[in-house]
Parts: sequence; C-alpha cells; structure tokens
Amino acid sequence: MLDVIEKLDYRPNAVARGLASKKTTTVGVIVPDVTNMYFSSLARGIDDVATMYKYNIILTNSDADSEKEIKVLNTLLSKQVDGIVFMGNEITDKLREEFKRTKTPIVLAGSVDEQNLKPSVNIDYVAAVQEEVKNLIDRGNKRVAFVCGPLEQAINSKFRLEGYKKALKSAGIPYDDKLVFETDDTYKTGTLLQPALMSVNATAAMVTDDELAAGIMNGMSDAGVKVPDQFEVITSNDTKLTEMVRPKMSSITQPLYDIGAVAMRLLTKLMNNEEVDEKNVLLPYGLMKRESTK
Amino acid sequence: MLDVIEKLDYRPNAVARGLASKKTTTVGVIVPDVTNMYFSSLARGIDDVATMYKYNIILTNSDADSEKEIKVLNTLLSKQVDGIVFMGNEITDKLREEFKRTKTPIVLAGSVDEQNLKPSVNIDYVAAVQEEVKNLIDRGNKRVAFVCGPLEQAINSKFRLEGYKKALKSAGIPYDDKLVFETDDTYKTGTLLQPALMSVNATAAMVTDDELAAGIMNGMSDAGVKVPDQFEVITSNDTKLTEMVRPKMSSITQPLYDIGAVAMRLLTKLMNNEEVDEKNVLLPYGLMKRESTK
DNA sequence: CGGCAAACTGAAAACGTTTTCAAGTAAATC
DNA sequence: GATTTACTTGAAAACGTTTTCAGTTTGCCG
Repeated sequence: MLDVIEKLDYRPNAVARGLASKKTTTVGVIVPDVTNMYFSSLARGIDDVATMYKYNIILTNSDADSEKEIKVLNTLLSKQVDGIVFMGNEITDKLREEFKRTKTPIVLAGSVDEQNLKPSVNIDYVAAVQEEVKNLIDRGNKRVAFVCGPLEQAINSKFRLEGYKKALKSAGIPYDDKLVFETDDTYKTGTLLQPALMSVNATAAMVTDDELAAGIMNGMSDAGVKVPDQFEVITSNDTKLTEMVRPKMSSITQPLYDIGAVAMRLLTKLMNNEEVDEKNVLLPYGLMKRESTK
Repeated sequence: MLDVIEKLDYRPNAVARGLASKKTTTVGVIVPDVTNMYFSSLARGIDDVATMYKYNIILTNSDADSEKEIKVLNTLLSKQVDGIVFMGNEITDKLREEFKRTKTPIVLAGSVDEQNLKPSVNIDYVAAVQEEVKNLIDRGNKRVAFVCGPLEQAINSKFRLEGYKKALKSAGIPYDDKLVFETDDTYKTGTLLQPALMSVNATAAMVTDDELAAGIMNGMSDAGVKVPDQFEVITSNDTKLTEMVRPKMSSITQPLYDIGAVAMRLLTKLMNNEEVDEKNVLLPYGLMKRESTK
C-alpha cells in the first residue's frame, strides 16, 4: 500500500485543502530585518513553536518601513495566512487601521504598541532601563547618555526613554536632552559616536541595540578610551554578540527566543479561538553584568 | 456608505488562485539556522529578490538535520511552493532521492553538492582556502591548523579541506591530520580550542565559520596568546561579525547577500522555464586582510 | 459586400481537497 | 420485534479563483 503511494508519488495538496477548509496552517511573520540578531533570535523561536504546532511561517523583511509593512500585511492576508506575528516598533495609525480591518489574529513580538490594540509579548522595558540606569548612576556616573534607535518608535520614546528619565528623576539629576542620541541602530553609526559622546562629558551610556553598542565600544577603544574604566556601556538585547566582543557587554537580558516562542504559542491559541487570560504578556528580564561596566 | 467601502474591501484569495493556476507565488527556503549570520545574510538576499519578483518565502530551519530537511522539503512540496532554495551542506543520498523525485525547481545557495545534481550558487571554496593558506605559509607559518565544521559536509571535506591540502602540497609541507579540527561551528566550541591548538604547535588557523573563528580568537586572547603576533587566524564568511570583534578578523570575502539574491534569481528563471546558461554559478570571492593576520 | 481570421465574451469546467447531507445500516431501548 | 438512536457511507456541494471553449462580434482584405 505504501509502495503504491510511493509509486504514484502522491502528496496531499495543501492548497486545495486550504481552499476547502479555510485554513492554510501557515502564519505570516513580519520582521524589520532577519539579519539583525535580535530579530533572527525571535524568528527562530517563532519558527520552532510554529513547526511544533504544524504551522509554517512566511517570513518577510519590512526594513521597518511603514509602507512596506502595510503592503506585506495585505499580501499575507490575501495568501490567507491563519495568523500573523508582527515585529516592528513604529505602529502608525494607518497600520493600526489595517490591523483593525482584518479578523485574522495578530500578535506583536518584542514590539510595543502604546495603544495595546493587539496582543503582544515583551519585557518591561521601562523598568529594565530604569534599573540599569540607576545602577550606572549609583556607581557615580553623573552624566549617562541614552543612545537609542529612532524615537518615532514607541519602544524607544515611550518606554526606554521613560525608564531613563525615571532613573534620573529619582536620583535628582536633571534631564538633559543633549545626552540623548537618536540613531539608526547600526554598528557603523555606533563607531562614529565617540566624539559626540565625549563632547557632552558622558561617562556612560545606556544603549538600546547590541550592534549599536558594539560599535560604540569599539569606537571608544579605537579612540583610546578605556571601557569600562573611562566609559561604561550597557546594552539592551543580550544577543550572542554581547559575549563575542571585548570587553564583553553588560546587558539587560531578555529571553529572545522565548519572546518569539511565547508569541507564537499565543497566536496558536488565538487561531484556535481559545481563551487567553493575558493579552499583553511581559516576560521576566534580567541584568547581566559582564565587562563593559564597573 | 461605509458598508459599500467595506464591500469594496475585497482581497483576492491567493489560495483559490493557487489551486486554479497551479502557481502559489511562494517559494520554500530551507536553512540550517537563521540565527547564524551567514545564513541570515543569504536569506535576506533571497527574500529581497523574491519580493522583487512577487514571491513570498516560507522559511524553515532544519538545524542541518537530514531528517528534518527531508520532512520539511516534503511539507513545502505539499504546500505547492513554486520552487525551493536549499541551504545545508550535507546532501545525503536520501535527500538526493527526494530532490530527484520532484519536478519543482530547487537551487542550492552557499551549499555544494559534490554530484552537482541541482543548480547552485557558490564561490570557489577550494581556490579561496588554498590562496589564504598559501599566504599563511608564505608568511612563515609552518604549522597552520584547519578548523572546520562537520566533515560530513562536502563543503568542508571535499572543498575547503582540499584547498588546504593543495596549499600544503605546493609548499612542500606534509599533511598532518593532527592539525585539522572538526567542530560544530559554534562560538562556544571556538573558545575552548586554544589548548588543543597550542598542543600541536599551530601558529595559525584557517577557520570555516566566523562565529567559530571569533571564539577561537577570544579563547586565544583570554589565554594570553596575542593575535596576530603569536597566532594568526583567517575566517571564511565575511559576515559583519568580522568587523565587530577585536582584532578584526581577516577573511575570505564572499558576497553573501548576492549569493542569496543570485540563487533566487536563478530560481525565478527555472520556475519560468527559461533557459539558464550556467547551472552552477561561482561568484567571485576576495581576500580581506584585517587585523587577525600579519 | 462576402468571407475569413482575429478578437472578444460569457458560461462552464477544472483545480483537489473538506464539508455537508441524505440515505442506509447497525445498535440499543422498551 | 418495533421504534428510535447512533453510527457509517457515499455522493454532492462548496471553496474562489483560472482556464477553457464555444459562440459571437469585430476587423480586415479582396
């Protein structure tokens, strides 16, 4: 019998099944750039639990471009994906409209929407940053810089920067916007930041992306500034890059793989019309001291 | 009025179209691990030209596990993908059988099959390694180690190791298998290799993976061995990691993004039944001297 | 103006499954 | 043993498009 099947080389046609059953067992994944370790880690977590639940993922890079995001969202929906996990931190009104327009379940992974329109999986970014910046201040840093990605992204402006401000406030240090550096989250930009950082007399930096932080550290080293003795840096994503550079980078730790995995698990429940108790889950974060801080 | 707009809010059903037209405008991508920068770079190239040609990609991680590869290949085929780009370097006979069984176009990206069964896009690994090892030898290294991933993978055993042997041969140096280290291509393994490397009196290493190489370099530094003065290392993939570690790693340069892009472009031709002149394309490689070599 | 090919049109078939539904059969209840 | 209930079976409908094909119109040429 199996021989016959082998001979006939029969494969069930999932497309026909999809048409008939209105389920494709495929989910869409929208990600700014797989090439960034932060996102590839999430993506890996997503794919693993997706296959665990017999789903496949259609992976698309959006370059965090709002237009591309909308476009790709619609092609995914027209491909009848059963659900979507979205990564990207600038949820524009237009995008939110698109989100509302469909009844296909969508969950955000490692991405915040200030309006909490959709279920999401994150860590408590403000608490984490606040805690790290407090530590920096307690260690004697009077002027700690905040180096982040685009402030249009709520995760930076509404969360991380808030944590930074809170830490400042409870330490009685006035907020100085000369100390916040808005960047594009790339390694190269980081390497160029040393002069600017020095010119404002910063002695430490809270950085929101590992590649960016690596750039800053190397820029410092190349300019003869010793990390952490003369300049401390803390990064945010705890990708494996933190262990690869020297000195190793202290970081907020996030369960990257798990964020993806939990997001996907959450999505399976939604696709299955199961009840979910907590729509916006916060996973525990930690603080990992390595060599870039005193 | 809103009803009308809502009514007009029509999305063509790609699944129905797929059934009727026998084209899904979706291609499968099988990759060992997106989390590895080498593969995520290829994947990015693939996705970009895929969207350029109106395709989407179903991305699956195989962990380079032969069984998973076969399994996932079949689910992709049952999902009626129009084509597949495969990454992974151990093409087993069983996998080859599966490849033969289907008439869906398949191309290999950054992955060699010694039998050249399927179209592929690569660089000339043997020439590249040979050249770099020759340079190492010319610079006075009598004992250069070859540190690679699993030798079951043809890319390592049949290509890179061959290049290594050739370089040795033309320099009149006898091949010593104590100098070849078969590993699992991970950073962590690299960090542990220093004692073994020292014990065989190696003064340089040709490494086949960037993360692995970074591990080796850091292991050396941590043990007080100066790179490149006391130990030179050359790596193979030229991911952005090479620029991030200190010292920066000298590397064979490969157009990673382009390998993916060209592979996908090739696939579009095959899916379109166009003639392709060269089934096994070799893209140009280069040698980038950075700081991990003298 | 006749004849023929080309272009257009609309309805029906096809795509390969799942879902539905009706009819039939077996089991269970009294 | 009759009546209901539950289960089984097989055929038909449905899924939402593209493809096909016959029929009709248009266009062109002699």
